[in-house]
Amino acid sequence: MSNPASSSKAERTRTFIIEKTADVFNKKGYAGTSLSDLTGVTGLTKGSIYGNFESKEEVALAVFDYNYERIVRITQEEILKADTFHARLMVYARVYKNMILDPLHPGGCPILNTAIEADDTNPQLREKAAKAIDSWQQRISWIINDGIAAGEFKADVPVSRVALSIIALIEGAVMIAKVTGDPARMDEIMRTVATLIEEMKSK
Amino acid sequence: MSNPASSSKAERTRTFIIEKTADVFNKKGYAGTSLSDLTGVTGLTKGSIYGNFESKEEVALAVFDYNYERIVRITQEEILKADTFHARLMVYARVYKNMILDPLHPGGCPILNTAIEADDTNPQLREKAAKAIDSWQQRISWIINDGIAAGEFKADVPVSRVALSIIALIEGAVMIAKVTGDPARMDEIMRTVATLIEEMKSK
DNA sequence: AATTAATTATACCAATTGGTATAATTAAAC
DNA sequence: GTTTAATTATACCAATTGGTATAATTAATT
Repeated sequence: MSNPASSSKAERTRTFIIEKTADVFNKKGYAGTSLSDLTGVTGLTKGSIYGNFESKEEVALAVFDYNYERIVRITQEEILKADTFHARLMVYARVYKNMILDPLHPGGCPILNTAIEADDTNPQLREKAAKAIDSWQQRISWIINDGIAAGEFKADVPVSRVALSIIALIEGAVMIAKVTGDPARMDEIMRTVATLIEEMKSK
Repeated sequence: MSNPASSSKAERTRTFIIEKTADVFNKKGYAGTSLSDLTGVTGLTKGSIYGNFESKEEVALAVFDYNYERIVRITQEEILKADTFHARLMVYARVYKNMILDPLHPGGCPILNTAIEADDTNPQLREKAAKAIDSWQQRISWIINDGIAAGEFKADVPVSRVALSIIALIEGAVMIAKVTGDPARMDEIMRTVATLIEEMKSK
């Protein structure tokens, strides 16, 4: 995060716009978010927004990066506190569960929202979401492989399958919990995540 | 399906509009689909569309029903052909995998698309998607319970958890496969579905 | 404090949006 | 085939859309 004292006014405004519009883009999606929405939540005018971004799409791309980096930061902080590889994997379950409960950051998972909206309609956003999935899969695989190397998990674990399944379970759970308004269903599905992890253990 | 010979012209046009617009709504979502899109894919004018539907929203609601009923019909047909409860559950994996590969019906899973878009923005569409999830969970639970009653599955299976986890895995897999453009990842995750089912068996 | 540069606001643009009223065409009834 | 009813097309509407050019204001430099 740049030091406010060393950044130009435009940089500060650009960051302000990204932070202020993050929630509305996450709730309404790209197509459903208008320039009026952006001017509304920032209190700035269109001239100011276009002085900092070339297009609405450029705002959305920057907002995706911001939302995604927020998730990565939180999960990394929690992972550093975990003392077993099992606990590290369960960080994802916890972080995503908290995400759907957090009134300060509404709209659910930005990766999921972006993937679903952009896969058929916006190549640049889709690319960002796909990279986020790839990166997530990679991070989970590393944790599992480190757990194998440390003897916590068995050597014959199908690493990619487990990593992908954890992501699918989490994102699927987010979708179900949000649309039904029933967070307990996410808890139930996270028990399956815990079971998947438990079954990797070498004991 | 009504007999064409017995339906009014308006009924036939209404059905025509629903069928012709199903794909564009599924790809672009509600907010991203305009009346111009609807007139474009039907070849009809706005006057004709508004003669059959009160609003764009009413078209979208009818289209959701149509897309959803299509999925239900296909899965029910396949389930009737299956000879074990295991095979019945794997029908869902197969039907959804085929859905993302089918060039004739693009855009992915309508339940997932609708759930993600509508959960924060459109209460009526959200309600339909939530009911579809509830219904799907119910159907899977019935299959599992019938499998328990028939002795194929163990009696202590956590039915709701398995049902929810299968749905989450499938929808998560659809999302991942579509955004990354890599259907093989869905195959990988469906192996976890198969394992979940295998682990229920009483042997 | 004065000057210059940067940034934001305002007014404007063409196009599109979802929707409506009426005209034109087609379907249905006789 | 004629008449009536139903359906679809056309022209229109106010509002909004994403974006641009210029004016006004603020920030940065001297």
